[in-house]
Amino acid sequence: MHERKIPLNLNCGLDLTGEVLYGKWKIRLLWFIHEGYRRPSELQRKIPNASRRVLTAQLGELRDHELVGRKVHPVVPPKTEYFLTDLGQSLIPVISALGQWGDEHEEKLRTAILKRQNTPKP
Amino acid sequence: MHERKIPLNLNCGLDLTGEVLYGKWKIRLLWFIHEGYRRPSELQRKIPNASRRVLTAQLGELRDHELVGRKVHPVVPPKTEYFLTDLGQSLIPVISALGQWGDEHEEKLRTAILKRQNTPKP
DNA sequence: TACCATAGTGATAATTTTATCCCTGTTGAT
DNA sequence: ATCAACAGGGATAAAATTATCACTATGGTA
Repeated sequence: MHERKIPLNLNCGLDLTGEVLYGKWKIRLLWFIHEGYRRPSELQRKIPNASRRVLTAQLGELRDHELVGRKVHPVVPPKTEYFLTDLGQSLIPVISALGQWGDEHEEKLRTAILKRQNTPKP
Repeated sequence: MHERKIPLNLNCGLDLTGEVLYGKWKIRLLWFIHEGYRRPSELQRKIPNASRRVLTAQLGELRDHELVGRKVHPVVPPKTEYFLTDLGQSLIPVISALGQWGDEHEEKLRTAILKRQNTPKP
């Protein structure tokens, strides 16, 4: 994280939610943790397109924002487990609603997204 | 928009939702349009921290993704109005839930976000 | 007459985010 | 004896996003 030069916008609740969820993999991480994938290596396997480096970083932000907690087991080889805090748990129904909306409109959304992909600046 | 070099992840509904909402001002734009602020200049005044350039661009993406529509009135000076499509309208309850969650946990979230701000890498 | 509002876009710079690569240290399997 | 798996972090490169500035055109206002 560099020193931020552009201040955040934290005016309303929507801004706050946006801030803690803004990150390429964060919602997915929360969801998979909720589904029971707790160890970093498990999460990495669930999200193979993300580099391990970034997953660690985003888990760190989620932790700083108190949406997840971390338990380190002092064993060898290392074993770490992440879990949802109460705050994180309270977000699950909202994330579920996001996913449900996406599922309901999957075809239309996929079409629109891909059409835009193939038409950058004609 | 540059040519995208890293492919998008569009596996599940959550990914699709994430894709169309990912953008610094998009959720706010949808919400303000829903509240009745339809003209770009009105939206700009509601979101003064965003440059006009980016608002136009993100409105364009929302339009490509069929969440909003645009009506241009052929008058001088120009007059343009944006409105939610049925698809966009169907997203409002979900955005509302996001905002409500943020409102409910405002203090805790604000504290955590600001604490992290002031502790980049000690 | 000089200026502002209006909607939008091109070109380019700044900023932020993400990706890639390397390194730590120990255990068990090949 | 070599290597994979495990969790994490530093340093740096690449990519993507956002910001800044200039410009189009017309009519109303000070």
